Amino acid sequence: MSIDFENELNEAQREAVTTTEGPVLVIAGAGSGKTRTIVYRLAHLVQMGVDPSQILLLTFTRKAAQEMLQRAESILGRSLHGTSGGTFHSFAYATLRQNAMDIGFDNGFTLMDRADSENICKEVKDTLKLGKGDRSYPRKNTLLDMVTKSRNKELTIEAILEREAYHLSPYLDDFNEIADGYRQFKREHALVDYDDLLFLLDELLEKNEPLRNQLQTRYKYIMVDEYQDTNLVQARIVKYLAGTKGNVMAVGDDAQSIYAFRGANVANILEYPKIFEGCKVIRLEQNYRSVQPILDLTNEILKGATTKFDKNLYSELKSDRLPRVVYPLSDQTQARLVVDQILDFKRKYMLHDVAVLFRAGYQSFPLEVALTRVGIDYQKFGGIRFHEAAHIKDVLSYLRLVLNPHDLLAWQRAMDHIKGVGPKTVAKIYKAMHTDDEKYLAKMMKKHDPLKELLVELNKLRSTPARPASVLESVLAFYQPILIEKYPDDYPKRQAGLEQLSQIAVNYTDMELLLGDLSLDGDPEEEKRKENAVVLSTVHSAKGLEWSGVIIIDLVEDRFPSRKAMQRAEDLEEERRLMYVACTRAKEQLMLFVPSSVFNRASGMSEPTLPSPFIMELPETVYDRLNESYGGGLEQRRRPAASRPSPVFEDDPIEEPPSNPKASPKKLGVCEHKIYGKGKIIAYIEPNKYRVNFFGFGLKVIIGDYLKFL
DNA sequence: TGGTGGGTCTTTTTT
DNA sequence: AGACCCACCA
Repeated sequence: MSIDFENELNEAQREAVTTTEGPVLVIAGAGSGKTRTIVYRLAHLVQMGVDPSQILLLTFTRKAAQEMLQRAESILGRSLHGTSGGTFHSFAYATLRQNAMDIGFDNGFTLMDRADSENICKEVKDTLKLGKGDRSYPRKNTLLDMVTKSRNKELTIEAILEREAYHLSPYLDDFNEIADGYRQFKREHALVDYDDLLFLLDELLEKNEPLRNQLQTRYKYIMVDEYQDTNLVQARIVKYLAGTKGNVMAVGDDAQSIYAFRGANVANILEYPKIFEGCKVIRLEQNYRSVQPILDLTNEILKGATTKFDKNLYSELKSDRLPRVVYPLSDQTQARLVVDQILDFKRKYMLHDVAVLFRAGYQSFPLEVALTRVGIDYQKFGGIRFHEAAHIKDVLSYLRLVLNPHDLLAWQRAMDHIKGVGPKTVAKIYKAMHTDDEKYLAKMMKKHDPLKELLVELNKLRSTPARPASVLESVLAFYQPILIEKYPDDYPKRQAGLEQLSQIAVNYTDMELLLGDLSLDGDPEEEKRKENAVVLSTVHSAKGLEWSGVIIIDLVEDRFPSRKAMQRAEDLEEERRLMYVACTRAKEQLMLFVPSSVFNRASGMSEPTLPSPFIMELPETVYDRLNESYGGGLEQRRRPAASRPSPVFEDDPIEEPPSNPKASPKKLGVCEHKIYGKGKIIAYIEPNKYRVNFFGFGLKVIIGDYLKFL
């Protein structure tokens, strides 16, 4: 069968597909057929006679890789079995496992997940007796954040603190000590974290020339998707794999870079042509996804970016309908209105062709409750992952112990349910096991029956090697009473999760691989899109996907953009790109929800909000505005009336931020805000925010750009 | 000495 | 809802 490249691809796409020799960089705007291009290129290579096993496809999620391979298979009508595809991390994991000796892990290693890493940081902190009694001492989450940021950006912790967490600088010495202790702990326990996967592979490729040559020979054709979200070490890995003149194609969009927080470096994409000599650069600019009114809005979002992107997407898809901005009275009524909207979409689209997007995982909770109440099925991406659920981790800890009795973290988890045994006792038991202190162990087993049962069970499992699925079956039977005891309220739901785990395990013959895959890619079963279930997703997890109807919720200051991102201009820029990614997911209908108040857990009250700056700055011509009336319905906004319920609604879109953003920031005094009117500046907050006491509105923190200084 | 339970604060994004 | 601290109890 021959592929009709003439009709299936436009000229730029065709060029990207047929240029198979030498380095290629494809700059692909949102919805410009990037995936299509990769898929056809895969097919084209195989049709040319390339052996599928000579192709390496690196993507951002394993799901993306599988989808592309499947599509290429259906075009070709033959199997692409043997093609290597997946994330950098999973590729690294597989390669390292085959060469564990070379990187100093003679007995293999265990891959940790985020929670494991955080717990080690905390443990190290406690061992070093740091931060005792300091209530505002950085949380373990923050500790690990600094450690991995420093690694991913390849900067010292000092530089990280200086650049993006100035308020934490008093803890610099502590962070350095903790980072050292963390590294040591990992080495001593043969543990590897996500970052290590990349750095160890980098090291391996650098030092082991035969292996490097072997991989270069094997992977004749390399494709890397989402290149704007790679970091420095990933770029080095690509370079090692490709050699300087390899056939390597990178695809990306600088306007869609949303992983800088994780060390992603847009410079990678810009420098790419310099690193790979003779690189051909191809731009895909026509959008095939969205109707023009949606693109009019997304182009406006990019206009506000300080780093201008050379992008102005156009589409031939017409529509009379403008995107809509809806102002519900609260996040509670927002949930109700979104449900109504989903029901409306349902008359036109399949539910899996409709998505609700949000900035952070917790923001969908009220909506999940509302959907459950009316009986609409949903599938959620982002937020807590399958393997992070407490009951799954419990069960996995037993599996880990079968494999590796030195896994202290797993021991802590496995003994958690034993009453009367806490962290200290676990440490003692652990030590006793490793010094063969049988007497102490016997004593403890006598004292704590469940401990004895646990050790007996583990011994039994270790002495009879079996497939992962059958080991898991025994473990689940053992865990059953513990599950009910630990989670009396919702154990049936968790039970279902455990059964799902059994389903996954059936496909594995190697326990270590099962555990690694779970940490790296979550639940492979869950990655299939459920029929007729509306999709709820964080914007990050929505990357690369598209739906006919897209709803974005919680478009208010402190949520989208995130509160944490309001302090630094660069972070706010990334939020803007995130907003761009979110809106460009929509094919036909885009709805933006801006609740006037949201529930604040800290205060236990509903608090008024400010609309997201990304909404405020949109010209009124690109959207229709709807307000929720007190009766609960939606009404198209008329000219601003005198009897508006809340002044928050009175705004006209705020025009471009004043062109003098650098105006001496330290100045205090009186200022004016479009919505809140005049106020007194109480304090300046680095680098561009002010605490202002508004007459009649009280204290607010506002970005300098939205204030007029009087 | 170490475990447990209650009270209090704080939530980004992901491999 | 979770994480963390502190005070009380075995």
